[in-house]
Amino acid sequence: MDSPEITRGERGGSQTTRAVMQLREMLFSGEIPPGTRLSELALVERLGMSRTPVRTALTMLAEEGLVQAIGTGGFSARSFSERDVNDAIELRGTLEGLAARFAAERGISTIAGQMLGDLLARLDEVVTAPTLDADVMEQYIELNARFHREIIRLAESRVVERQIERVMALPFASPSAFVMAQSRCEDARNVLVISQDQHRAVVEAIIGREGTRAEALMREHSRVARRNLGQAVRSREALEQVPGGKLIQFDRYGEE
Amino acid sequence: MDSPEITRGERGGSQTTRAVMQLREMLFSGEIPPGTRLSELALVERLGMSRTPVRTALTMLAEEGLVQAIGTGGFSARSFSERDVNDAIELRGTLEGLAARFAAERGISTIAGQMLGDLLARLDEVVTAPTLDADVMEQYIELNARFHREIIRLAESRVVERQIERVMALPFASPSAFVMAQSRCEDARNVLVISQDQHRAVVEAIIGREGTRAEALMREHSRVARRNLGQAVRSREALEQVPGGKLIQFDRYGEE
DNA sequence: GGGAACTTTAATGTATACATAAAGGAAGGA
DNA sequence: TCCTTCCTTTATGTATACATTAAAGTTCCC
Repeated sequence: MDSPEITRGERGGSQTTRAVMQLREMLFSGEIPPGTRLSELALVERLGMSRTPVRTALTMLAEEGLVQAIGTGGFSARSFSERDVNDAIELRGTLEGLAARFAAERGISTIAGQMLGDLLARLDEVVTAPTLDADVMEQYIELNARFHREIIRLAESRVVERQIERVMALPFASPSAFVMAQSRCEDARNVLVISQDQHRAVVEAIIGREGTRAEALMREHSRVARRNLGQAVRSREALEQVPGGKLIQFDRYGEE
Repeated sequence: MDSPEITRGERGGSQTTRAVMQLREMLFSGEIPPGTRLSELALVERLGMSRTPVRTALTMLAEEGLVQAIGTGGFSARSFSERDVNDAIELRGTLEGLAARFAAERGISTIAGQMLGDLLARLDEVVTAPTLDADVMEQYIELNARFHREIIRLAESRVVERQIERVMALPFASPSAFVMAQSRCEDARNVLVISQDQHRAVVEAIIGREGTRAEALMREHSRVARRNLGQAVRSREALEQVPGGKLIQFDRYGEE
């Protein structure tokens, strides 16, 4: 139990790995539209491999929630409603909030505190950049993702970590999923400033061992991701900027 | 998206279904001890089927978190520490808390409220039974599980529902996992009384649309499951009463 | 004696063939 | 014309064979 969590699909350059990655990409890009049935034989042709790794990949993607097993056999590509997106983000925030509370309750080392401080400083540089061009936003996304990963790691809970990974298999649930879409809004800078303030406050709460505060802040932080979500989901142009945007069918709002 | 979630292993009487169920049982019973490597060929002999469904089953059980893929190939049976158990229960409480909040915020129908009321009445009967014998406890477990399922359903969130299912794939994380073990403690009746009081309060909060209250209560409710967890985990006799008890290695406490 | 390199064996990944089940179409009857 | 039943086709589940890789064992050199 000492090596990082490894999934089957992550081992080397195997056919199964290829299948998982390519199918993911096809789902995310809309090449496989939400709701469509996935025919093994068609995928075999498309991916240029035998049925076995394709089947394994489909089984794994089903567990990721990107495809769904059909009762009579086979799989179909899942679609997600605006509510699903909202709930997934709320769910991630809830789990990351739990992680932040654990980190605060369990305490972190001085070194970890310094590492977080460094991260915050780098995020500060990005957030205060003169213009928020694509390069700056990419840097923000990278650092933001790293910040989130570190918080989760500092919770020192395999169970929680694993659970968060599962939520994040849905790309629109990731911490930076809407950053690019938001960067087009006129309050883009404000959103980054607020987010960064929350980052800073979370770290302060963790170091200060204020579990409840850390959790509440981390949860609220995930909600920043949802600013302008409504208009982002309904704008085709903005939706192009959202990872996994093609999985979302906004006319399925509220439908269960 | 109108049928209940179906996993590959749940389709009919297939070999894969058999393999998943039998492997689960072997893991839960300790027939496959935690940490041991799972050899495909040995399992093929043991389960009396070809490698294909065995491999599929292992892939699925890996996603359930019961087995772990090894980087160089194959799988091993996972072991869980006392911290894992604690964290899994806390995690379930957190997610059920979120579900309860959703239910409260989104509102439930009059019929659903009555259904919950009926459930509470039946739970009352069980909790006030003259003696807490095995039959009574089984009834409690059944009704308790049903109560939890209904709360989750009333959240009307596929994403959250799915996530909770994933947590509950670890049997010791289920709402009634420690009920039988607790029934041997001298405060068994008190635990049931407190739990039922919380059930009632959660329903009240949901109907009253008090999201924060519902969430907090539901989270605290999961903690009742942890009463006497320490001694339950360390007592071999009590651990026999815990679903998935064999997965737990209490001498791995805190080890990451 | 210990470590490195090589060889052999065993296990896992993949491809393919066979078996089974589901879906679709056609024909017949009401 | 519509519904039911039957047959055919197609897709998926499973078994088996082949290919590749990892692990174990042996030999040689320092």
